[in-house]
Amino acid sequence: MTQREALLAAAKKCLVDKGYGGTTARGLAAEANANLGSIGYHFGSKDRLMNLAAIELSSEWGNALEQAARAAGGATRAERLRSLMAELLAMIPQSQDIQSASLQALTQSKFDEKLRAEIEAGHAHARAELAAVVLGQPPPDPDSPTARGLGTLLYALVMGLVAQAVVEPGALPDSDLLASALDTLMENDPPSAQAGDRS
Amino acid sequence: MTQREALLAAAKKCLVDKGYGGTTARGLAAEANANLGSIGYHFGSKDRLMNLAAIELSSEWGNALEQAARAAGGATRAERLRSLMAELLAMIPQSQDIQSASLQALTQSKFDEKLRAEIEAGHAHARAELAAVVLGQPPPDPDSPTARGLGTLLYALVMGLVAQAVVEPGALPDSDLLASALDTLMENDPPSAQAGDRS
DNA sequence: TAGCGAATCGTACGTACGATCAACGCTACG
DNA sequence: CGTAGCGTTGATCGTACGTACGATTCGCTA
Repeated sequence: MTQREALLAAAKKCLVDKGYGGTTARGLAAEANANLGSIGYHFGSKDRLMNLAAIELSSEWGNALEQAARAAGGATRAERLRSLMAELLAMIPQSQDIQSASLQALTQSKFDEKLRAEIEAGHAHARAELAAVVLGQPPPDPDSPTARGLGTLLYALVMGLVAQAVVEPGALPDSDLLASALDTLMENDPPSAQAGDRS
Repeated sequence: MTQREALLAAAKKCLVDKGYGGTTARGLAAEANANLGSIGYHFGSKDRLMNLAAIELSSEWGNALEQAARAAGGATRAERLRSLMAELLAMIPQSQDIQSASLQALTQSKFDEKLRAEIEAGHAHARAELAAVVLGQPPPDPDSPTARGLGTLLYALVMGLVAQAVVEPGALPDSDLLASALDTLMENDPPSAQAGDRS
């Protein structure tokens, strides 16, 4: 492995283990068994290396999400939505590291335009993909009302579940409970009492 | 204003403007017109000050969310859900600062247990409140299936919309578009084509 | 008004940081 | 065999950091 690769891998590991602020150039070099000066040679600066690592981790998270989304299926929209949620709930606990790193990237994007642009592109892609899965159609244009409405709604669900899972990894509901909550939202109007209560 | 108050206010401002990592003890003292040594005297350390500021900003965001949620109303669940979404979409652009700060707090919570516990408590409260609003009932126990199912679902929606708004402040759909997306999800089964398309 | 504790102040210390640079292999190619 | 170029090395630069400390001032009480 070249020092460049090792440094990038170390940056990803440190981003997960120590966070953006807790990572130092010397810590990266040590983790990568690389020379301190190599950071400047290969990446220009420590910040640029960290931002690149954040972008790549966000991209990995996007791929994991896309894979989960494409595994979902069903004959009706409601079934596909439920299947999507089940796939998500199965996937989220397995990729907590890249999720927390992606959230760090999201917050850092406020202070780095390149990072922001990359993440924005990833979001747009995710919105279109998620809308496509639920509608059972090919992905719409990212600027279409479908992507901006339904896509934003679905992606909000995904990111919101991830955000809660990062704080409380064990607190996500199981697939059945989430499905019954979806039913509760979709049912018409029983003026009180929730449908999905169990045990 | 005492130096303690000034420092805490400065920490909130710096958290928003420069981020967790970009804030220095000297920058805080300068922003607060306070003495550098006062940080240690009043808060123990710069990190403890920053964590306290993050907790308070998260709490402010929780209050803003609660206020918006309680402003929602309607005769049926579907109406209350739609009203809630409309209130959220109106509130989100007005409190972007505390939202981005809260997201920073969320990511930092992985590295500070006290911060994590505070945020977890805030999430639990929000889940119960949101479920209560949509069901038109008093808030359920935070551990109830209602809060863990419907509450998690609704809070995921909220956090997901916020996450997208932080990256692209102008990209949130308007209330009508989001409502039609909700309709799309709730309708039964037209095997293709989306209901809510417009212009 | 003397005394006391809390708050504020200025400063200095030691450390760790990110960046830089000349020197040095190593490899590939002429 | 030479040499040109890329990657690597270790050392060093200047700086900015967070914290600690003693001196000083403020506000209150007796």
